[in-house]
Amino acid sequence: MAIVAEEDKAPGGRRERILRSTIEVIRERGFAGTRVSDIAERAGTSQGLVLYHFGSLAQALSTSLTLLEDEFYTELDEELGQADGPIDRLWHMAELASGYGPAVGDWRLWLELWARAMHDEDARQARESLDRRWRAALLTVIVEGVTAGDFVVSDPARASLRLAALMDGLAIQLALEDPGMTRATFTDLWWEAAVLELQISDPKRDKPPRKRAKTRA
Amino acid sequence: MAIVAEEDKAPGGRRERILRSTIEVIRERGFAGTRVSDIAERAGTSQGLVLYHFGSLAQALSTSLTLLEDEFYTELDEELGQADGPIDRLWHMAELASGYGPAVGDWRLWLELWARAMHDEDARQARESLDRRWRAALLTVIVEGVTAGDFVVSDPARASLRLAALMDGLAIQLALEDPGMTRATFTDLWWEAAVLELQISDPKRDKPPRKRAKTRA
DNA sequence: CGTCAAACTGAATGACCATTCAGATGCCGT
DNA sequence: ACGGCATCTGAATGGTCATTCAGTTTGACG
Repeated sequence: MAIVAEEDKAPGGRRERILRSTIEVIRERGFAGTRVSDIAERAGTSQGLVLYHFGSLAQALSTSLTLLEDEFYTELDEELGQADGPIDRLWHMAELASGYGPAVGDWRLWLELWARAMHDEDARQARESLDRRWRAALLTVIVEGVTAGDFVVSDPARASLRLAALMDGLAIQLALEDPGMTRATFTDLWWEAAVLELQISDPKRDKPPRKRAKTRA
Repeated sequence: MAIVAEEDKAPGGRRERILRSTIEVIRERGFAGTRVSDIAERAGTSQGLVLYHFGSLAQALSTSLTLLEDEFYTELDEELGQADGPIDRLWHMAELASGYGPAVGDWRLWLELWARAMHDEDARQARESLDRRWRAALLTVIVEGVTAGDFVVSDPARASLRLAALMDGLAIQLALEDPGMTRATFTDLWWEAAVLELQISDPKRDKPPRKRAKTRA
């Protein structure tokens, strides 16, 4: 049988493949609904192997969170590296959050993580670290903008906290497919708030054009 | 034995007592961690009775959501009835959301509900209905304020959507006990945003004094 | 080739839990 | 007091998993 060809697609060997599958299953079925057999099936291996590599389901889950963090950080750095100037960078963050890339705007996973963080220590740490990083990035952009004269804010820390929170709140609607909330509305509402909060004024750069929209599987 | 005295505390009979216990257990252990035995123990009954009344664990969980909705609505109506004038009412909503009453600001439960809403139809409906109601209340207050001349907004619907989302976002930090987020910071940050968004100006009523702070069990 | 360890498999094993059930117990109308 | 119904109990029952394990395959290296 030629089922083997399947795994060539993902580099990094079986172990990493299992972790990726784990994340996918969590995204679809939630932490609570994730079985060892789901992971194994998705990864095209046996249940035994999952346990062989990670010792327990709990370990597999929490190890997959680490991979998630890596991807998040990578995506964030890469994407922000491309944008130039605070306004453009800020806009880029809005796009990322709206689901542009595979990791940052993966809000269904985020909701799962928040809920799990209340009862699981590893999840708690993962989400706190992720969140801190994201807010730090936002704060950095804001401070840059203030320095460059693009933004006017009295308290950048408060502003970034609020803008980050607004994203999370809007994201809930996005993740839960609330009628009336789309990626477009998301960026739209958020950007308007950002303009207000940061007193962005330059009209021609007020709202950068949307880049190519790549949808995720 | 005089264990019976215990249940006099809660009116409404065993059935309702079980529902209340269910909510408590969900709040503490999450949907995923809630066992029939937990509910029975908490309610001071047998597992059999829980199933006798609700047929299945799933039914017990989703029936308890209905009770939750009732309490939410009641609390909302009662509290908003007390406040007079849009600004006061708005402030009252902030207080409610910060955890003032037992139901509305019960964010740990909210996080659970959001996560469950992605995989369970009853939860989906409950949270949508709850959310709609809350946002409608907010919109009403805003429109009242605009009419009364207390607020100035171009698009009340957008404003209420954004202010509601901001609450949710801030609430996540509150529920997850993020360092630096307290009830006080919550209301503070939110009110500042509201002032900005609604152009609240009357300085002497800019920020009503905090009412008695009642903590929940 | 042959050896050895790591990677891997699939069939037990056993724990945990929702659900079922056979039978108490209380209660209400008569 | 008594039949009958709703309420209630605690001990089975059975299904669904995570985990274990005895053994097979693979691949690196002599």
